[in-house]
Amino acid sequence: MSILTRKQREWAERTQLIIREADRLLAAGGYLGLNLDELAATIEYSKATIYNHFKNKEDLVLAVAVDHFRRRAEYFARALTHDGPPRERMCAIGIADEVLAHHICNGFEVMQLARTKSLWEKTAEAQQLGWQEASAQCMGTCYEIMAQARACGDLAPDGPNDETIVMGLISLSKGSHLLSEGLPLFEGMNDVTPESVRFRNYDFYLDGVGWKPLSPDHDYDAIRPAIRDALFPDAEQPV
Amino acid sequence: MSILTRKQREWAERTQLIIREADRLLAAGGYLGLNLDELAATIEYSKATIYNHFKNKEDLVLAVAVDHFRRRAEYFARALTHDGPPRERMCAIGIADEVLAHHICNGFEVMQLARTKSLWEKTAEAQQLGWQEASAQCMGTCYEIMAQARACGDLAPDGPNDETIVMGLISLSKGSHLLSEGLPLFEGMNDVTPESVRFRNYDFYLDGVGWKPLSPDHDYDAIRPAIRDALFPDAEQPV
DNA sequence: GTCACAACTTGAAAAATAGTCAATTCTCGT
DNA sequence: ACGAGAATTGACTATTTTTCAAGTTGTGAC
Repeated sequence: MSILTRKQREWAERTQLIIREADRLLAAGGYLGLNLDELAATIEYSKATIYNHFKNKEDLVLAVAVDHFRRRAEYFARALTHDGPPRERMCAIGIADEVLAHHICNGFEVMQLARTKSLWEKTAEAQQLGWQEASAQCMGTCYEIMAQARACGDLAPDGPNDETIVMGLISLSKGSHLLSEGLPLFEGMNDVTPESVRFRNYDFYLDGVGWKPLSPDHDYDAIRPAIRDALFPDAEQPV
Repeated sequence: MSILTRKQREWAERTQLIIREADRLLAAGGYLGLNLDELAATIEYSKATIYNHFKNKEDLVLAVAVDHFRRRAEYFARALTHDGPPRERMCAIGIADEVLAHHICNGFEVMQLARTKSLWEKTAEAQQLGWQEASAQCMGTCYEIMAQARACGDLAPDGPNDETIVMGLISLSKGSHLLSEGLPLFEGMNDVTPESVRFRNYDFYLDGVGWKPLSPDHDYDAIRPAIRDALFPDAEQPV
């Protein structure tokens, strides 16, 4: 017998069931499209049961976001296993990010929604801690890669500090994903995908930061497919 | 007598009144905090009157966002008047962005909300066109500056294309503003403001893109306050 | 001045959806 | 098989968005 009783396991499974279905509804119609009556109907439990698992609608949405975030932390951790110069590992983080975006339709929208003050305030503390933890884990992975880069001299010690670089990379990712998740922005960009633009922009940014090897000296575009196949062979298709 | 009749003017003024108050409520409590009963009470008109001006709640929110966006276009246009190398003008765009962010509390959150598919779908077409127009105007300003940079050789013709750079800059702005508008991310960053990190990151990115003069050769940090005072003397304090 | 007409405003009620709770059903140790 | 306690839910309330028909106001023709 496992540590958890059967009942506890069933409870946890149902929590996951609710989150999974809520995720689907959120992806389809955003916050406004998540209707608890509808959700209750699809999971074949009563609405009141949902309220046993979650404090309120906002709490449920945060739970969905935390679920995404945990998967993100897991994917980021895989990036650490890539062998090569640290900047390639940071590059792998970008790939993890991309794979997740394909996985989870409108995932960034949900993540953004979750960080909204008006939503956050209404959620349960346990949920908030889950978020903080996943967040710390993701950032920790990035910090570790940067520490390695500093150690081997690829990143100058007197250059920009770690916080600045993390903020820059998160901003680039978050901003551009939100841009391309919403209504299409650039109608005319048929030859390039949002993904390729994102990758190029990470390269420019890290070149600007002075993280060696610089992209003119190292063909990151050629390396990326290999990293993707090696670290994320289970990458699912977009929903 | 002007082109508009008195009634038309009154109507337009009230539209503005509604938008202004809705903006205040949105800034305070996000989408969830915008209550139409409350809004009707504060503007001292009935709720049904609001529905004469706007198709529905989503339409009103988009109107608020369009209002922000128009102001943004106006501020961006001012950046064009700055004299100096084109990159300084692009730098001025960043300052415009920053001034707006201080102006309008949670403005980026509202802008992001407006680009959400589930919201967009419910809005009136006229509103959508207003958004497109303001968007095109902002982007147009950026493209113009880049054209100037190409013309004088500060930006290599064989380098990254304009769309990539615009997307990079928008992402950096949007991503980092959303990051700092929500709950605080970096507790420990007492010595640096989100604003200074943003500026530094724009500099890194544009250095990476190879837009001359590069930041090590040109003290953009020293120039910024002067640009701000010259172009945005009316900059209001944060709400 | 007044009448007809159109445009505007609104109170009140419908519709939609979040949230609650007492009654019922289920589980499990004895 | 029984009863205590936990889990579940149907049916309810509360809140907020949305509609609509009746009433009001302003306008221009005569």
